[in-house]
Amino acid sequence: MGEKGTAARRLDIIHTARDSFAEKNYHETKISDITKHLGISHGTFYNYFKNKSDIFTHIIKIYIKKLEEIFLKENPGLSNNAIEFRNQLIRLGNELFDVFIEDQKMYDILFYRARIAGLEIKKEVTKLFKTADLFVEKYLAHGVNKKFLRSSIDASLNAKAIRGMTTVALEDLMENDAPLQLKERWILLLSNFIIDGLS
Amino acid sequence: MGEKGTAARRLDIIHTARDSFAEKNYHETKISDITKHLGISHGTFYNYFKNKSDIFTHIIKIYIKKLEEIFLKENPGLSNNAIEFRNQLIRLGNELFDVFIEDQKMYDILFYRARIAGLEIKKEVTKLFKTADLFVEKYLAHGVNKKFLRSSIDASLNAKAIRGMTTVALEDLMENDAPLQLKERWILLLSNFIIDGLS
Amino acid sequence: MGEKGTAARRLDIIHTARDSFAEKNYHETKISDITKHLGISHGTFYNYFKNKSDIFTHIIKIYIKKLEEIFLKENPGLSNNAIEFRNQLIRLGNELFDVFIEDQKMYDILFYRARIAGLEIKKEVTKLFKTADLFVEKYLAHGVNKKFLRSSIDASLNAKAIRGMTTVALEDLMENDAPLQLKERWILLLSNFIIDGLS
Amino acid sequence: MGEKGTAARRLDIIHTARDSFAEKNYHETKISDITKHLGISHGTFYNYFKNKSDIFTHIIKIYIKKLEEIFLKENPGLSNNAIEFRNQLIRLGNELFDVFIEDQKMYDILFYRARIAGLEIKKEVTKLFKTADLFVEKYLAHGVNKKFLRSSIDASLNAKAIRGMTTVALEDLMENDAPLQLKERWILLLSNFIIDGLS
DNA sequence: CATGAATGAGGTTTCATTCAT
DNA sequence: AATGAATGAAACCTCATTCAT
Repeated sequence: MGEKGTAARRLDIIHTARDSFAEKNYHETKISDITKHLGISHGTFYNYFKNKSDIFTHIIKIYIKKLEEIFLKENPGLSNNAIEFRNQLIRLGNELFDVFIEDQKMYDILFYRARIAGLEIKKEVTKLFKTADLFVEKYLAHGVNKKFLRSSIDASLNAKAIRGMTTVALEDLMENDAPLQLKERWILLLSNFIIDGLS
Repeated sequence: MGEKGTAARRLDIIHTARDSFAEKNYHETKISDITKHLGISHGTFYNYFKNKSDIFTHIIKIYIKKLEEIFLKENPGLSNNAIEFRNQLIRLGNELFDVFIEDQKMYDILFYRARIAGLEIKKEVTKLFKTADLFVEKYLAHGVNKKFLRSSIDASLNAKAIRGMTTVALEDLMENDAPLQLKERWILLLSNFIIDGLS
Repeated sequence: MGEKGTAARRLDIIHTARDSFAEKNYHETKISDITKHLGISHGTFYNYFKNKSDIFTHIIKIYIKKLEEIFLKENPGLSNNAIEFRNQLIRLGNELFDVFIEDQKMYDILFYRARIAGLEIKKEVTKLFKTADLFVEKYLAHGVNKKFLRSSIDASLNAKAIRGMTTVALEDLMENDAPLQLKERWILLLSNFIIDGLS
Repeated sequence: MGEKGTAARRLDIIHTARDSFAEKNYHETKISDITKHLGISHGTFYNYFKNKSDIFTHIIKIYIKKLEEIFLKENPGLSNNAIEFRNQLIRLGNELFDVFIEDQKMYDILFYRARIAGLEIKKEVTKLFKTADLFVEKYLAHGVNKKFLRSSIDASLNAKAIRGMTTVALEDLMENDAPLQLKERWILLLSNFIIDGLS
């Protein structure tokens, strides 16, 4: 290569593609959009990725992994009372929202663009949401167990409802110029909603 | 035409297009998918719609209007206490969910396919969600006013949160084979969540 | 269509493609070679054939069928002595050679271009040659049976050898400007060779 | 280079290219097929050959030379009677078939792949066949001269016919797992066919 | 109104070849 | 000599749209 090294060029391509996919959608994103923006020939793109579908899949898989890592890191059985539970929710919310704030394109790609992809990637994204739902469900079950959540709650549906609120929160953060302050409000709201609504 | 009259044929085209858009996405839906399914020629399509974008926009606008009518019909200032409020929520939830259950394609088109469309249509859908948020916000403000909702709530964010839960509820209903029973569970959950969480 | 009718246009495309394939090979034949020659747009080509492979396969299948019909029409068990046998060989040779003389591109396509095609078509052509070998073998076996051919002959190899001579005969005819006279010489030679060599 | 010396590397490239051309055809053979198989870079290939066409031509010319040497080595005027003639045919057949059995790729490349090459190489291969025909013709003429072959034979066409049989024999040998035994049968058949058919 | 043949802009992808290191 | 990143010509193919009948 010379100037930049091939790993750096690969990253350049990924970032440019990510931006375009976030903004425009798979079909509207042309290979030439990416290469023109980087000032390289379209042939070069194909030295780094097999085809358009390849880079799209690649980007989405990175995002999926990022989120799954958050879920794996946390332990749903950690808190012993409502106060500890709330603290855990706050920590979790911060982690999750920070990932999206850090890479603002992630939301669009994961929530909109991915739904359109080929079956294989669509399934993986659907699986991600199911994983998230189950993850929340475990928290609720633990809270019921420890008696700081009502035993009568519909855990499965509530988990989904919480995912729905979180999704909208993310959407709201993404549209906002000062997401950090808004984040606090949302985390407060979500933890209140969950604890007051379900205890 | 002959047999059916041109209004009926226009409807045929709309319905076929709707089914295809719901299932496949704007770009994956070919004009020939529609015309082949109806047994008519390409050319005929263009006697009824200016182009592909035209019919897509048309379908989405129908849906937007349908939902806006629900919002307009209800009066946020009607209930005087928590019990009446809950009944109103239940009635509203039923109306909203029924529209989607009746036309199962509506969810996919409005929540996924529309997001991808050209800027103009994207804006209209975004506006629809803002309208929904405002609509909910009015309910909450009224509840605060009548003192059956806490005065400290963050009405704007809560409205969005409620929209998020509702979206997930719809998603869940659409995936389910017996949506009517599930609907009851969701309406119960949503009204509980709102009233317990916010009062 | 208008001027020519769609069947005629389809034929035009087939003939032009055939000429190009005969002269140039599958990969060297560009769709634009065909369409430019016909003065139509390349899009039009795709209204008549699915893709390049499609028309190539189509042409070869026509040829295969043509030859198989010749084999089916003749009855290897018809002749009772060497004279009748020779007459049958002459008739058969005439039929076969005439088909190739009539459509001079057939030889190149079947003997050279087809060998390069995808596996499926390659197999069909190989099968055609095996069919031809078996066909000749039956004639030889019948001759042995009727005792106007030696019983010691290696029927399987001889059948192939005869096919080899015939192939070269065709090659020779194709290169020649006055194939009809040359045809007589070849038929004489082949029938002599077979009867004198094997009786 | 180091280890092997550049002449050896050149040979490596030729052999790999030969294998690929035999199996796959000119256009299906990518430069990267060759270099990947050898574990060298693209660029290296171009240190040894001008371009893809160059190495293809080179390989075919080697083969052409090999065959022409066989023809030059033999003397058509050597045999004085049918028995000596037959022995000569047997010797010749063995030599020819052995060359092809030894390098099984030769048949495919010379009989199929070469026909597709650019005009120049096509002409050389055609010339080779003409040389072979002439070579056989001389044998036949000598046999007529010496009176152990009929004087009425059509020497030119018969030479071609013999080439046709030989080609099919080669094809048969190449497809067979035990070519050495099959070779005997073919040599027997060919010499019988020629001597019985033409004397 | 209906038809459907024709069009061609526009995109994706391949791969031989170059050249600076 | 060897490397391999970069190039870009060149091909394939799709499909919305037009328009003459």
